[in-house]
Formats: sequence, structure tokens, C-alpha cells
Amino acid sequence: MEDSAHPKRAVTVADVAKAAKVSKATAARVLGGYGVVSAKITDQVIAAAAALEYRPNELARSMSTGRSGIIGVVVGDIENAFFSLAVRGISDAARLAGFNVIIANSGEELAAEKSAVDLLIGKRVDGLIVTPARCDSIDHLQHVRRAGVPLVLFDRAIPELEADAVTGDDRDAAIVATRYLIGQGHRRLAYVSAMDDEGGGLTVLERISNSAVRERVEGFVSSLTEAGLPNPLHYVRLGATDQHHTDGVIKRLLSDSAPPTALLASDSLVGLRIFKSLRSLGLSIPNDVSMISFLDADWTSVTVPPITIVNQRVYEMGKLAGERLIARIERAPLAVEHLRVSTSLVVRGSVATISR
Amino acid sequence: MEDSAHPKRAVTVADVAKAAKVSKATAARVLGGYGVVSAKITDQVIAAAAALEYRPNELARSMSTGRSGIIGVVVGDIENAFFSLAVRGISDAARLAGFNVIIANSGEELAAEKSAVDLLIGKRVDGLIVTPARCDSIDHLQHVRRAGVPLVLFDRAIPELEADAVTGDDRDAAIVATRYLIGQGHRRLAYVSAMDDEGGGLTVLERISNSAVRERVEGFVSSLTEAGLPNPLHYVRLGATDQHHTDGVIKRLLSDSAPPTALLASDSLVGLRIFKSLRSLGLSIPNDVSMISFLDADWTSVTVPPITIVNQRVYEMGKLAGERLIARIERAPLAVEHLRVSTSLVVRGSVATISR
DNA sequence: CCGTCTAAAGAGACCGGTCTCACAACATAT
DNA sequence: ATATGTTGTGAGACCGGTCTCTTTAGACGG
Repeated sequence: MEDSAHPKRAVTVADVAKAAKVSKATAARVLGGYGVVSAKITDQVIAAAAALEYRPNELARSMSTGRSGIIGVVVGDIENAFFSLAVRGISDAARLAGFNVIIANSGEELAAEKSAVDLLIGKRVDGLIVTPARCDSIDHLQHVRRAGVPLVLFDRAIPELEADAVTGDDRDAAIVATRYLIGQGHRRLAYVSAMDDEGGGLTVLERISNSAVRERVEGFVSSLTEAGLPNPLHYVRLGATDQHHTDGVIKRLLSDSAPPTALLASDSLVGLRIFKSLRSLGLSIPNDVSMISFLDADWTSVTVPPITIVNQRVYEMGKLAGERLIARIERAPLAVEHLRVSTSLVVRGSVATISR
Repeated sequence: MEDSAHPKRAVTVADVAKAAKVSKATAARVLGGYGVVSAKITDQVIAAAAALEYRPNELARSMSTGRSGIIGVVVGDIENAFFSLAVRGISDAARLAGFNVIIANSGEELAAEKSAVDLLIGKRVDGLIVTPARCDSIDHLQHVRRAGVPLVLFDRAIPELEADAVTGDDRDAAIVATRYLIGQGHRRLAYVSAMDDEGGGLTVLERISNSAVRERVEGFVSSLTEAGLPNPLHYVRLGATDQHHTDGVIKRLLSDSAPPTALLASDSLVGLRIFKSLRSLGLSIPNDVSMISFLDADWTSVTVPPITIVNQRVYEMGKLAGERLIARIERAPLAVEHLRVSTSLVVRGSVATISR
């Protein structure tokens, strides 16, 4: 009774050709929309195709044309609003140009990233957008370039790799946020990131294998230095990977003999965790401690107080990355560029003014 | 200077075979991991493959095996936390079984959904997970079935279509939430959804072409009826598609001669918009009006008051859908089932108790 | 020493498209 | 009339794998 009894060999051009009583080549010309065919034969073929419910096998098409019409995207974590917004931007750019998107999650793990890249290359994607988990391990990306597959890095740049990158202007963003805090009278500022905190014996900066975070920390540090504040790295903390760890990080920061009066959260997930940590400690924002988060996530505008944020135009970043990649796919010779999308500070209510 | 000068014809089994001085068939056996090959030759081939940096062309592989190892997912909007969580669940299930995921956005538009489905079928995905934008237009999905491609519907069921569906237990969820509100003394309850409000001359229920929303509204209505409350559809409103429209919907609801005392938001995006609407109207939750939202979105736990929600286990739903699809792909004969993932009410602070 | 059996390797068809080339039919030029 | 050009169609190679079938070589028995 099931029509799935016959595993239903798909209808091919040859089938259509036979039904329309023309050669396979002719049917293919009509169906593929290339070459020249008379109007009469065209109609015959189209009618036959409709009757048989012909659907072209894109796989076979890709095989002979060498183009798959797919762009591969490797992100850290789709569940993160940052990436889902970016993916949306990429998808929109792709759709506009007739490309499709295949997404792989790396979970910010190098091994997963490598295998995802390998797999996408295997699928013969026309191009690749990658958020590199680490900026210090580039073999697999080097291989992408050697394979001749267009590559655009997203959110994080790797100067040693000759590949386009689309990032936010992280250094500048951190500077603007930090200067703002200093301008509001803060003198002890902390920077909190979710980066894995593993490297033993390395300085904080050396441990940051993620260019976006590093640039921000550098901007943060340079602003503190510029303001003549001592020991700028003292309050830079990594490892806010989940709520539990964040609680620990925050508790330790605030039990310092001279605790920071303001916290800068490296992304909206960290920001949310910090917010919850502070709340569970019974601390009031901004009276007890001020904070600024990156990314205009949903939650930041509905808290009390609403959170002052660094607005990263992530959708635009994604769209730009998509467009750049497609440009590279369609007309190859382009100079390698690092595109920076500017950010802006959105002042809301989470920063107190400290009077001396 | 550029190595991209040579468009770098990819390395094939034939190349590896030549380098290893064996036949193409033998090299393919080693590289494809099938058949029998002596240890010595195996080593030769592997060495040659490594030297040439051979990467199999999955496209060609899929062509001959008939399996692509890809499952296609068509969602309404990846930017929506509901879908990105679901996609995460699907991806995890897929990865575990060695499948990859290709994602397409329908923007909840039927035309986009159709073309996405067609395209994925063209790519010869091994199976399809679709969130149907409308439950009353099923030609394209019927075609998926006729093409013999396994299909699982997500979030919304279509009984007329013989296809598996994974949804939340929407009816029950609405009943639990509604009864809770009634139990807290509320007598005038509103239900607000983001569904497009287009159909002229139809009753509200007829206009809801989305089974999840319809089930919820039905549950909502039946609970009101059960409690003996009059005119249960009076406060059911569609069209909260963006902030502006939501502001309008809320304003109109609350200027009713007998305004509702509690609002039920159909999803977390609507919930957030309602929250903002109420705030901009200067109304206090829950003193002036109570609300419950679907989905445990980030923002719901950090507002003041935190929002009472219906917890949909979306990740589990996604994972279940993925697993179900894969089961169907790998061992076809399975009865069609509608799997419901139970939900639960998480009571927080957005519902007031009304004493009479 | 020959025949048989089996393991390992090679030859080549096939998947479903694209695309080059050959060829037929007819129009136009000489 | 033949030479040349144009247009539409057919035949078949090709993409890079898989996989079936055939062939070769070595092991073993009698």
C-alpha cells in the first residue's frame, strides 16, 4: 500500500528525454537552461518534465560544473545570539546571490573545527566562512587556501593567514567603553571573558588565542595606561565559561582588597552571567558595581537598570562576510582585506558616575 | 606569486593511484575503506594520499552511493531563539549519527519554504525536517513524501500529511498556563500571537494556520470554558509581528471596556514585545497586568519581575526530531508518529494573585 | 607437477548531470 | 548550380567517486 515500496528511483533527464522523444542532450539543454532549443521541443520537454515531476539532481550538476552553490559556515555556537544573528546576515547575503548555506558548529573546539572544515571542503563548498576557535593554529585553514577555496574569517582575524577577515572594530570598541567608564570616574576596571583559561605560566595576553578578545583587552589596557592607571592587567579575567565559573570569577574579583567598581563583559553571554552573579550576591547595579556588556542582546534592554552596551552590528558583519565571500567566489582576483565593522556605545543605566 | 594562479584541480583517487603505482580501483578501496587490500599496498596508498593532501570529493561519493549524509532543515527564522536552540538539538543528533545539517530560512513564508524544500531535495538530502509555515498548504510536502525522502515536521503537525511530527504539548501547555492564571483569580485573559492576521471574514480560529498556535488557543479557550468564563475568544489577538504592531495590539486590548488582567504570549519574541509595550505604557507587571510567556528565553529570568513562563524543552524537541529522522533514514519502515514533548510551567513573578 | 581454491589487484561500467563536437537541415551568397 | 553559414539536434566524453566482474598470483592438495 505504501508507495515507498518502490524506493522510487528519481526521475532523470534521460527519463524526461525518453518521454519527450528527444535526445538526452536536448532535454538537458531545456532543463538546464543552456544552449539553443526550438520553442516546440522546449514545450514538449517541459511538459514531460512536469508530468514526471522531474527535479534536477544538484549533486550531479555540481559534479560537472564544479560549483555546488553552497557556502560553508563554521561558527563557534549557533545557540549564541551573536552567531545566530551573524548566520542570518550571511544567509541573507547568500540567498540574494543564489547561494545556500551549510552550517557547522565547532563548539569553539579546534578539533571539531578542523573536521568541520575538512568535511565542508569534501562537500565541495564554493567558499568558506570560519570563526577560528584559535588564532594560533592555522594548518587546516592554510589547507583551505591551498585547495583554492575562497575563505573569509569571521569575528577573528589571523594576519599570518592571507585571508579576508570581517570583524568588529574590537580595539576601538573597548577603548570607547573603557574611556567612558574612566570618564564616569571609575578607576578600577575589570574585563571578563569566557575564553578558556588553560595556558599555565603564560601572561594573560599570551593566553588569549582569540584575536577579537585580544584586541579588546589591548584596547582596554591601552585606555587604562593612557589614563595613567596602574597595573592595567590586574583585573583582566578569563574563564567565565558558565554560570558556576562566572560566579567564582566575580566573587574573587570583588573580594580583592581593592575591588573593581566596573566590569566589562566580553560578550552578551558573559554579560548575562555577570548580571546573574551580581544579583545572586545581592549587589545592585550600578550602585554597588557598574557594568558594560558587548552585543545588544535581547536581555540587556529589559533589565533594571538596562545595560549599557557596546553595540556590535553583527547582522551587518555577517552580511558583509557573505558578500565578500561571494565576491571572491564570482570574481576571484581581490586583494586580501581585513574589514572592520564599526561599533558604538549605547549608554543605558548600568554605569554609575563616581564623584571624588 | 599567488598559488591560486593554478586553479588547483583537486587531487582525485586517480592521482593518488598513479602516485602509489596501483590501479584506481585499489586506491579507491583504501581511501573509501571498503573491499580488501594488502597491508603493504594500503600503506603505499595512504602515504601517497597524505603527500598529495587528498580529500575525497563527497559530491562524487554521494553520486554513486545515493546517500549525501546531509539532512536538510527548513526553519521559520534562525534568529529566533526557539529555532536556534532547536537547530542546535538537531545538529547534535545529526553529528552523533555522522550526518551534517544544511539549514534554510523560510522567514515563515510559504513561497520561500517551497523553494527551500525543492532546493534541498535537489541537493539529495537524506532527509528533511521542516517547520511548515502554514498547515493548510501541503503540496510541496506531499511531493517530498512521493519522492521517497524521509520527512519530519517540527513544532507544527499536519495530520492529513502522513509524516512524523515532533511538537511541544501545546494544548496541554496552554491549559496549564491558563488554569494557573484562573487559579490566581484572573477572569479576563488575553492570548497574543505573532501570526500574520490576514484572513478577512474568518473566525480567529480559522485564521490560525499554524497547528502549534491553534492548539494553544484551543487549550486556552477550553480552559476558559471549563471555568465558566464567557466569550473565550474575545481577547485572542493575532498580528503581534513587530514592536509597533504589538504596541497597537496591547493598547487596544487594554482600552477595552473590560480590559484583560493577564496576557499569555505565544512565544518569547512576542513576550518580549509585550513586556516592552507594557513598560512604555508605564504599566507595572504584575500589579497592573500579569503575563506569562512561552519559552525560557534569556531575558525572562532577568527582568523585574522575572517572567513566569511555559518551559518548552526545545533542545530536546530538536534532538528528538533529528533522531527520529535518522531512524527513518537508516531503517525505513516505521509507523508515522506524532511525538509530543511535554512542557512545564515555571512560576516566577509576573503573575499577580487577584483576591475578590 | 598439475589442478583447484582463494586472496588481491585491475578494468571498466555506472551515478546524473554538463558540455564539446559532429552532423543534419535549411537559408543565404556567389 | 555549388559554396558558405546558421540553427537545432544527437552522440558521447567527462566529473570523481563506488562497485561488479575479471584476471592474476600464490597456497595447497593429491
